Amino acid sequence: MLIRIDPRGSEPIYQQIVRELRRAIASGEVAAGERLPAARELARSLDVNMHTVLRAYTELRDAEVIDLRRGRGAVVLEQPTAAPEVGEAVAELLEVARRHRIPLSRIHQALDEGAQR
Amino acid sequence: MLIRIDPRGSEPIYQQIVRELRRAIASGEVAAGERLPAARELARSLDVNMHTVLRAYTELRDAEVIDLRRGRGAVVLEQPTAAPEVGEAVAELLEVARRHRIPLSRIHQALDEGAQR
DNA sequence: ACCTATTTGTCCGTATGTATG
DNA sequence: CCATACATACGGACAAATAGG
Repeated sequence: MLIRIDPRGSEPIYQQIVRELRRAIASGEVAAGERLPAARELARSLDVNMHTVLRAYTELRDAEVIDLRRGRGAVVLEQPTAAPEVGEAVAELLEVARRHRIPLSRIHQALDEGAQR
Repeated sequence: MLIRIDPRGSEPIYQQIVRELRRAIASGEVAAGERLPAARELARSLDVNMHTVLRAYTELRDAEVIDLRRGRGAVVLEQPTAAPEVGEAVAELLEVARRHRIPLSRIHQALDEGAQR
């Protein structure tokens, strides 16, 4: 698997790794069930520190993209395709906003603010 | 503000710090708007590394318990009281979107489409 | 049940960058 | 411009979970 980073870019290295791995997974370069390289190994091949890769891996675990465990490594999870949940959450938010008479523009704003954190 | 940790306990130090700070905030020892000690400072007083405290602070920020910014420090947030429903619906939608890895732009679009009906 | 290798988890220390006031 | 304080990255060390023999 090939991912590339730019150590001198303004984007933090660990975020670049997250982005690249997401891309590799989304594109099918790495299939569900496959294991990503060990953190130290990937770190060596990218010439960055182990902690930097581990931080990226931890983020991907939090986002439920990989299963990351001590002694086992990072295994790519099955990615859900259909998402009725999303439609439900949208409908719920719209309903709540309507009830409180909160303008849609304010909801968009709240989403962006929430997404930033 | 007084918090205590046990460096030899099985629970990771950074989690102990998170737990203790949550307790201190919940009990009112530290009020909303007040600033927590600087990471280095608290680290020194607990005799742990700065990173360990910073990791705890970062978790509290993710949990929206504090506002943590460089140059400013960690300020305890007002716990939302009014119309928590809206915030919850937003958080829920963001969570669902994150889980399904749907980009924020797509969520905005879905909101607009849903609002039209 | 035991031992060993692998791999992440946590913590320490240090250095440099960057936003805030 | 300057001091403060978090943000990122590096390197090293040891602990703990996992898997396999």
